[in-house]
Amino acid sequence: MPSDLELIGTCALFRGLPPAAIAELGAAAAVERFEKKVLLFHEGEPARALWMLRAGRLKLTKLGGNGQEIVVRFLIPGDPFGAIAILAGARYPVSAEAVEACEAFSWTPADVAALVERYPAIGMNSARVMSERMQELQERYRELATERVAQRVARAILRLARQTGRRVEGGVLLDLPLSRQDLAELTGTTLFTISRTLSEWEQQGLVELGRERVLIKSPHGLVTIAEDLPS
Amino acid sequence: MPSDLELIGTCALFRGLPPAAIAELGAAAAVERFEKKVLLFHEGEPARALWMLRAGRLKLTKLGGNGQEIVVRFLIPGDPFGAIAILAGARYPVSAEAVEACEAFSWTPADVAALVERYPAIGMNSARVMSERMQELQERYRELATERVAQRVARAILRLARQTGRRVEGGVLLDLPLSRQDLAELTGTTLFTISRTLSEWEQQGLVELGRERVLIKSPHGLVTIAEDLPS
DNA sequence: CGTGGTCCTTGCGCTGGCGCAAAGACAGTC
DNA sequence: GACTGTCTTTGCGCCAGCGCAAGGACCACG
Repeated sequence: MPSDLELIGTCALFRGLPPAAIAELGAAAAVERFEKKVLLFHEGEPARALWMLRAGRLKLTKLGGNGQEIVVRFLIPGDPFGAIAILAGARYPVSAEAVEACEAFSWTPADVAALVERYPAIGMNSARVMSERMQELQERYRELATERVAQRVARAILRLARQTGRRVEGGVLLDLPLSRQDLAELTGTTLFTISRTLSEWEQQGLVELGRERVLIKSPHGLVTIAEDLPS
Repeated sequence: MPSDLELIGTCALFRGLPPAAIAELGAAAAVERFEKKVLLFHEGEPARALWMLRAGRLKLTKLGGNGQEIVVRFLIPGDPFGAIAILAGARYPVSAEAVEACEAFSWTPADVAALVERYPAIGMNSARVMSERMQELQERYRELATERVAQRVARAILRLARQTGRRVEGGVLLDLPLSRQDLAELTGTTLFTISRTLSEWEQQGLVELGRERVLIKSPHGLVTIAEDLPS
């Protein structure tokens, strides 16, 4: 369990800053706790803060006109969020919802502005973090446009494994409460199709399923599907 | 026709920098010319340069395993490109192709590093540009995941109108050579479906079509489709 | 002004995956 | 330990949009 200053000093957004900056960031940060299913903020709301996840898991979601929701991504401790609103718009372009009990740091826009002024390396760090997320989203956009559902689902699960996977006996467990609905909203399909796809994979011994739970028994098998290789 | 320094000094990436910085950027920039259909660089290639479009139109594309291509976005003069490769990876995540004769500035990674060092505001500008593009891509991702083809195509055309639209008698012309195939790759559908959809809209008098040419006669009609409103 | 290349249209058949309905499996609570 | 709400599974019917084939239109170039 890293200390708060350690987490702040090593996360992608604030890495490489002088100790004085880290200390200032720690001093300016507010810490809040959120229970499962609570919305930290929602899409369209004016940006109150720049956030960083301290503990737990949350998801960023986006709403469509018809009421359909999509999951933009899941976050793990150390991930910044709400940054786009602070940088580019005055409003959050996504909602943030705790998928389990969470704790998050927050900084007011004024504090952020002052810190960026004093430590301009934060600007470059932000650009780098954005670039990485952009690269991932471009890739997912391509997948959504050109690949079949099974392929996209396999990729999504492998990506989650890289992000939150935990080795346990029998395989790699996705270490977050992940409903079929969530997975559908992450991959641009429906609850039903996800259920059918996963059930089939369970038959074949690739995964083991539970309520809001996926354990990967054969990462290699999923790669085969993700890359559309002959089995 | 703005001068080179004017274009560099007012583009989103370098806006607000001191005149000395603009002058340095101008001095360090190489200018190259590319004919229609020429690739400036392609996906996966190590990043040779940070680019900015000086004149013409180009598109950023991404290739799928099966050979299918998608269009990430079209660029107009003043738009930076290749930035993600410089910031986050060593390689370009997309290809850049001239859709008509183009001219582009380029800066070597070493020059970019030196300039960022000297003028740290560039870092924040990059972050802001990234944020804006990220916001757009998140929105398009949601559309692709939740909306029907016609709706997405209408949105894409309206977005292009905002970006490159030129008032002419009879409506707003999309001022770039835009094939049905391009539009398909931009919206995640096929050439055929695009052709059918546009033909129908032409029947209804919403647009006027030509070879690689779309003229919007009724923006309002397209909005109705994009937002799925009752007509 | 004819020829070849590229881009566009339209008809037809097919299917992946959606949508709904109904029922089953858990987990937490009192 | 029964109850209640949430999450998941599975069967069935259907259709938006894909894939292909064939033909037409337009442009550039010799």
